Amino acid sequence: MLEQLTERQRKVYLFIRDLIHNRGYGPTVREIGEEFEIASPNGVMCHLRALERKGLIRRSKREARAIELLGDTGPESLEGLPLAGRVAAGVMHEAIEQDKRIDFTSLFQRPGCFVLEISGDSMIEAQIADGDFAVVDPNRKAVSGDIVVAQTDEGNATMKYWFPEKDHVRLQPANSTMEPMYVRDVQALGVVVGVVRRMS
Amino acid sequence: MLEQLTERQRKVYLFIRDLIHNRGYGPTVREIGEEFEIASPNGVMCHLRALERKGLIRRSKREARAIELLGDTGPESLEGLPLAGRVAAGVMHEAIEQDKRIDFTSLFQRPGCFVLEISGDSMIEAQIADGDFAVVDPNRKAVSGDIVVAQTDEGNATMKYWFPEKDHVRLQPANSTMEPMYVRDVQALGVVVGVVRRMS
DNA sequence: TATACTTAAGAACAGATGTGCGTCGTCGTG
DNA sequence: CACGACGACGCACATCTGTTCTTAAGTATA
Repeated sequence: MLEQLTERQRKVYLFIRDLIHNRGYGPTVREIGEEFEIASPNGVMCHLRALERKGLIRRSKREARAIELLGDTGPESLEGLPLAGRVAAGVMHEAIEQDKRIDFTSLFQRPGCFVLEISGDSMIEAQIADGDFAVVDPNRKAVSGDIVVAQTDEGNATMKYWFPEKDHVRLQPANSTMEPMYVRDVQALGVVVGVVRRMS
Repeated sequence: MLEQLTERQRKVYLFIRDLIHNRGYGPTVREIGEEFEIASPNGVMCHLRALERKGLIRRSKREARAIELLGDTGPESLEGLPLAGRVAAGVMHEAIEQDKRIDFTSLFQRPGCFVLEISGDSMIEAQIADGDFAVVDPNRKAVSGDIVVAQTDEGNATMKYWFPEKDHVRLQPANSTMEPMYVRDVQALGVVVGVVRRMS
């Protein structure tokens, strides 16, 4: 991504990036000029425009230090947990391979996602138990068979299987002792994309 | 560290923190005022002074958005997903409270922990399904009833309930169609402390 | 009850800041 | 040579922004 930049633009970008990471907030136009001995603010503007045009940064108009880094996953750190392998079928690896890692947070970190704590056993047969945390993606259209968080017009929210039928929606619990709900005015607040359980 | 803050100060701090981490740059004094409906910039200054005095932030004088977060170990600590509330029992909160967050990675980040991918349905009645990820803590002594990853002397690893009995251990699957194993030479590689499932 | 702290309004000001206009020089390309 | 890019200067302007001062209500503390 940085290849299409000129050398000067690259250095400016790296300067901004380092400042944001190390100092916590970005530079002003004139601060950049000071660093690179560019006397005119407009000289810097030229670079910022180029960086924005090439998709490396985003800026808010007329706002101080409002430089947002795009496509920047932050300082590389070994986050997550080591992924050891598969169990119950094969042989354990003697040593845990440290190079394969899994980061649960980034696994679910999509814009808008949020977490709900599950209450009750209505989804028990879908392996979602009381006390589990469900990751919900509100930016996703529910399709038939999805597990969704649905909200009826009374304001009650509930987690069920989502089955649109004719002029209503069947909200089916994953619990054979419970009956499905048939509702007309209902919306899916989001689709359940993950489940996290903490034991101990 | 946040205990010595008033409720108002805490919320202001969290607002700043979230903005820096999600948007990439911090707010101006008046932006904070807008968020909390504080009409006067000085009302906000008051909070910023308090936060600086209590050591949560550092500011550069007379510089826009020059708020530096202190005692913040970087993006990893502020990652996580907003925790919205409980579902299936009550009413959804209209707005998701941004200040309550849950970070799955740090939730399980204990020294030595590792992750295994589950294969098979032997623990299905414990709501652990094929393809799930199990977080295993090897530094924890298994007690009767724990779900453990057990390794027999042949080198096979398997996930089962752990029931020590007399001169052997009963390894009980959570699947009524399967039979328990009775083994003598077995050790628990670790106790399952978490389960993570990714759907979609 | 008196004191201190927190929270906030309103007004005013100096300086910081982003932005636009015009101009200029250099370099590589056709 | 002309042309377009990149890089930069200088200037000017409108806001944005931090800051300070004064006042004041509410709350907790001693």
